[in-house]
Amino acid sequence: MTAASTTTRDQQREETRERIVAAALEAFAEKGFRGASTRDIARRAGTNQGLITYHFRSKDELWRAAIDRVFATLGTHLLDTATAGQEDPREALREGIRQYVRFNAAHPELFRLMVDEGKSSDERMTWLIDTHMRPRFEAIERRLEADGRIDPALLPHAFYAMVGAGSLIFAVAPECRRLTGLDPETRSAIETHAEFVARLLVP
Amino acid sequence: MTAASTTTRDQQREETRERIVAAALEAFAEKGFRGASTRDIARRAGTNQGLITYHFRSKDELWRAAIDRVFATLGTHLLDTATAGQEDPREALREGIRQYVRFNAAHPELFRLMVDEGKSSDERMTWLIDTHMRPRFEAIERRLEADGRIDPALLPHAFYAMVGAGSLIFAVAPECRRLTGLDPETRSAIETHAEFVARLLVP
DNA sequence: CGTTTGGCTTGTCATCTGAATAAGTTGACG
DNA sequence: CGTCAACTTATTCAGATGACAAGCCAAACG
Repeated sequence: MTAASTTTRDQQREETRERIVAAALEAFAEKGFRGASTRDIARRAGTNQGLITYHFRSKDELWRAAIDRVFATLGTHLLDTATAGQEDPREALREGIRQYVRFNAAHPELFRLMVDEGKSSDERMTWLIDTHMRPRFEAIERRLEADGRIDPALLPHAFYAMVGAGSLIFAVAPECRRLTGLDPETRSAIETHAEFVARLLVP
Repeated sequence: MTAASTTTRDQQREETRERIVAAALEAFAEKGFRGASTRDIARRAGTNQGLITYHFRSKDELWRAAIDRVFATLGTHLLDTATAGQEDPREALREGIRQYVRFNAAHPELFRLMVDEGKSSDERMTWLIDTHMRPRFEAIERRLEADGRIDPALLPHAFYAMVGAGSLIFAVAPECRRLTGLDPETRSAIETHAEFVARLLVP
């Protein structure tokens, strides 16, 4: 069952944890925190439920690890592409939005988790905001205020408009397919949507 | 426990059903279909769980009744205000969007249910689309195609952008409050958001 | 005015579910 | 080669779940 003999213990450990976290992210996004069970997560990860409590003490801790992971992915995704030194600040802004949209196409989990947690203000929600969202939101705030291109009072509206417009179609992809006939997971659909939202917010 | 003596049986029956459906809508939006329990719904409605199986045969049927209700509300809400004969077609479109945003502020449940169901393509999802969403989507389609103001290929993108941009902030109101300090349930915030989204989509 | 009817309540089932432990197994590492 | 960490299997125990059955009580009706 274990990997090849060339695998060290530490490698194996990290590999397994990673596999579990990935499965957890999937399950949490699909069924919400309460709806997802550690048994199901273990099944998806190809192991057993006992191993989860071994690596992560509790379901809560596993959840936090999953969130950490998706935000780390978001961070690297945006960083990898933000360095394209664009002279036109508006076009740079657009490209940032396009990248954000592309990320949502590849990882619709983030949006689902946000909606799932955002409606009730329990401990998980406050942790999620204080740890991951506020830093990100304030970075956007600073960037836009420096340009002086937007009324600060409108910022929350712009932020949630962007997130909603840029994510929903991928989060409800099965619905979109059945309703409109368009498969939003297609490369061309992703690009069209990215361009659409970018032009919407930065005309 | 029962109402005043002036209440007829039929009145009482409808009143109770209505109360249960309202509670169900709330619970389903908050916890999703699986996460919401008929017991919890009964508690919210101020009755007992047995009554739910009496009025509605099953949890599924109750869910359908709840969806019917929220779409009926949406219908009357949009109808009540659509009759304002606007000469400028662009402004008429904007006003329609504003009304849609206002509806979402008053009834964030619709969006939450959509996200909850849209991610998995089970029987409930197909029913929801075929019964309620497609007619609405096609109505928008016809209206916009008549104007010739949008590339039909962009319609799905515009639709999901509008729904996402116009609903998310209200669906995750607690999160928005904590993250940005703005309470999206304020009358002024609702109006600001409505205007913002309307201008976004119809510049 | 009494009987019936139907909305409503209470109580119980049978099942399933969950997270968490505890005791065993295996293989890497010193 | 033995020890210890990674992993598995088995079990516990609490709580919730949807559905149902039997009975209650007031409105409806002749």
